[in-house]
Amino acid sequence: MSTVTRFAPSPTGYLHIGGLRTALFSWLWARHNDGKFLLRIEDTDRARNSEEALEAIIKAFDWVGMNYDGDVVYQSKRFDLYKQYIDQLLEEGKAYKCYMSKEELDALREAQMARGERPRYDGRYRDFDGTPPEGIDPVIRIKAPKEGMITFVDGVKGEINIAADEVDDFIIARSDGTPTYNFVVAIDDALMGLTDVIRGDDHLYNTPKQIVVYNALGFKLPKFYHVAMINNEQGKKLSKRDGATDVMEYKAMGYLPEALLNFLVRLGWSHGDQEIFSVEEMISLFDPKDINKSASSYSPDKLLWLNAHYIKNTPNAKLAEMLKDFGVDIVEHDRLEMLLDATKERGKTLVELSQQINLILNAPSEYDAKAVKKAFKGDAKEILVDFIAMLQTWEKPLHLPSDYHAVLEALVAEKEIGFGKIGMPLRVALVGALTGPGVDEMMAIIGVDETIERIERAVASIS
RNA sequence: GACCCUUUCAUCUAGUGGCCAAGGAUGCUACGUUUUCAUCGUAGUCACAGAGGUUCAAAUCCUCUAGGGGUCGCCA
Repeated sequence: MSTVTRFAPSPTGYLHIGGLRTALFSWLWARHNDGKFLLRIEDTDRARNSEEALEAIIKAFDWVGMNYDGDVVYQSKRFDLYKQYIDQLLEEGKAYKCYMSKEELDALREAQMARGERPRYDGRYRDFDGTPPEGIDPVIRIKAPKEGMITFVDGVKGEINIAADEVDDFIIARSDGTPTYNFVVAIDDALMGLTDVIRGDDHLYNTPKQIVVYNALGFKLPKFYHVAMINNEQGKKLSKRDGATDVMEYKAMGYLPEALLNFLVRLGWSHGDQEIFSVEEMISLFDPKDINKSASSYSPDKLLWLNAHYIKNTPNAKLAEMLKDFGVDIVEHDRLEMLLDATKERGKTLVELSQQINLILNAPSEYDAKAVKKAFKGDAKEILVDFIAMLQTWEKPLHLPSDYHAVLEALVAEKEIGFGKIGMPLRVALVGALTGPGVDEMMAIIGVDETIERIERAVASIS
């Protein structure tokens, strides 16, 4: 039987980073087994902006290169189907109508809490055959086993045992007739042919409830894998306060999708000591048995490191294309290769990379004060003037960094000075700061005319 | 409060009774390379939550304690 996994978000408007990880695990496992990865929208409560939410999810999937099989399933469009199963259970006596009011329910819960018990429905209408109270639309409850254990083997956590009396006769249909989450999830997972359900471990307690449904309907159980949560650096639940939780924010911050995937796949999963995984490797190596039991903390340092790694290893043409989104269009630049080779090791994100590029491409509008103090002193002005003269009278072609290097060498030889004497002021003249790529490279990128212009401007600024 | 899950360096993790005086990666600190910065290289830093057992031998098995997380809805 081929593997079928799914991602089943409720429509919240954007794809959460933790959601992406469980989706990734499911997707990898499906692809690993040449199976199917399905998408379902859990919108039973109301058809709240489901289309919009789906769009956001697909957008994020597209960005990271994930895809799903078949049609998207909307639970809100399957109410008739669920209704049939509710009727079936009612007929078979496996479910029943409960006429308890919300007020009564609240009172019951309160009393149980006061006694130090876990709040649950007491089953008072389970075997009710009297006259139902007037004026109350009943809910439908399923008959959960009253004794024994509900046991299942979780692929991540191992055997899970929950006493049956911890699971009450929960509601499968509201008083308005609409079905509830745990009921429809079990039905859909079964009907959609799920073999492996990989989800967050906040669903761990839902699993016994869903098993009750599976059993009542005679469905075969899939394998369950409950993946521990991603916490923030303080070990608390990840929230918007902790920075980006929306996957698409990572795109805006200049992260590469392969870096984000690589980061997420290593959060709660490992393959020996390996850190770098291409998507192909993830697919071939992923196995849910290697998923970690414990929660992990989100720490951005490693993501940054991975991003730097992937930027360094991305072809320049592709980088140039991506940089368009960051206000840098160098696709047509005739020194594209040189420019990116010089800068890609200096930017950990596309945002930083674009800044690096702008620094070279645009003449400095101001000079860093500290740099000026350090570089524009002594005979710096004179040396720069001499350098201009040399560039202007240089007879060999000036194209490659090595060509410019030859000029510099000639200068330091003639003047009997160290490289730093010309290097520092030249660097400040070119980009206004004391950091950045080699001056040879920068001059080759901007060309001799622009180089001379920038130096002249610097010379003029030195009093 | 009840129930469930969980606990190896600051962080992500390797580890399934002897190969572990615990390995890798990130971070951090040095040093080297570089005319600068970055990259890169080398080295250093740092952990088995605690207490009892079982065993010739425990990070690994058992018990308890403590910490963290989750769940207790006519939400999903």
